[in-house]
Amino acid sequence: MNQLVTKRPEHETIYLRVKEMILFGEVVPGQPVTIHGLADSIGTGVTPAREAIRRLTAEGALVTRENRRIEVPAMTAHRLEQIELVRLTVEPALAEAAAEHCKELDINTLVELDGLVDKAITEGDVRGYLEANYRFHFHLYGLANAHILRRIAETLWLRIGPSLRVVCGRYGTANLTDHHRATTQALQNGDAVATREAITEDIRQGMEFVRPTATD
Amino acid sequence: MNQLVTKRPEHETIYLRVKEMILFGEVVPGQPVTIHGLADSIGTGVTPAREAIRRLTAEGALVTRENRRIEVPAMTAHRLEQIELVRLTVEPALAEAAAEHCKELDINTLVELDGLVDKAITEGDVRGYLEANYRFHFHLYGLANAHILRRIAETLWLRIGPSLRVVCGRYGTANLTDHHRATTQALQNGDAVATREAITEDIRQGMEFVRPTATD
DNA sequence: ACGAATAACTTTTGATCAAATTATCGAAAG
DNA sequence: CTTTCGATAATTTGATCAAAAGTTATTCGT
Repeated sequence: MNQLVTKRPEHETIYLRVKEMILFGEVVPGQPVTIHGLADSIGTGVTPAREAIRRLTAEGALVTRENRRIEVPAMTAHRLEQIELVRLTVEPALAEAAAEHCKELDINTLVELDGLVDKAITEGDVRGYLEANYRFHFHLYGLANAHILRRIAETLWLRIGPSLRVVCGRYGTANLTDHHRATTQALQNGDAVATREAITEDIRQGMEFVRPTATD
Repeated sequence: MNQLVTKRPEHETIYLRVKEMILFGEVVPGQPVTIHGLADSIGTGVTPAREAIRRLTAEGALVTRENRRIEVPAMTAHRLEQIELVRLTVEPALAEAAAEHCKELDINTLVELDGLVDKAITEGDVRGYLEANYRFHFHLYGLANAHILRRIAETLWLRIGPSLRVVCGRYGTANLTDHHRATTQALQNGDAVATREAITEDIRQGMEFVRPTATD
């Protein structure tokens, strides 16, 4: 009767929900995450909540302290440096591969998503900005048909999500800029190398933006 | 009474055990992994087994098919290409950073581990080779003090572990070569760049060795 | 007032069970 | 001989509970 309601298992639903919370700024670095708290807030048992948490810790989105307590990790300059190194390898490669398979329809979608990004920026809508920005990048990366690289990129985004939230809250969305226009323009021209370079610059700028939140 | 036996939770023990099985060639690509089978073979309940499996799937060491069945993923040329790209970014960086912090004692340990590698090769001991080779690399990487890069490198090794086993079984250990001597030599000289290059060549050669197992 | 010891509370952990989902096997029909 | 259908078996999934581990508050003696 209710096939429409739950097609995926509960632990996957919880995983996706927490992933959104982390990516879109609903959690803050250092925030504790309890198994019961999660289960209660979603209204489910603790078993699927535990599975979701294990997945997220394996991805580096959460960390377990030596007390077995789980929390959202804080950002440090050292961690940021490592993340930037891998992002600058993985995401430009994804962008370049995406350009090879990019269809007219995809470009339209990306332009539309970029519009949502700009709209959120002018409206000062932090959550809207984070979500639209994520969707822009990962719609592009999805075109690359490179599952492993995409997965790695996602774990890196999960690591910087909470910090992005902090910096947006601190300085607002007004100072946010990106290279999305250059990206879609390059795609339109069928220029894979230019696409790669636009994304490279976008990452550089984004990481620079996050840097002030790094402690240490 | 038995505080010495179990200091870590059961699900972590299972995770480490399966990780070893994957890294050291006790499983084969395409092999199914059941929750009950794991729990029974370790002699524990299914709950911690599930948590361990979720962690490993999150790391890409296992995959869940659409049937919810879990298995060891097979290697393809396309996957190998992605893995090589990231390995060539992450592991040389780890090696270079490691060289900066490397002490005399560490070099001795690495030379010793390299001896185990050579011994396993001459004896045709596949399992011994895989373990010693892993320990050589990750003792080096551990010196880098770059937790995120190390974690990423581990997930990549988990992805190629089963294929390495296949290729070793197919061609034996006789054709195995490495650049460990060049690595320890560079460390002895305090030459970080040479260390990076030695590891880079080691990775290149290793990936070339695995290539024949890729399907597609 | 201060610090250690105890108690009360919270959280994690692992086992177990019932329900749901999926695979497997054999028989019957074409 | 192949396909389809149905029953049986195997597996995953989610809830629940008791025990272990950890945290916080309180008591007690000095």
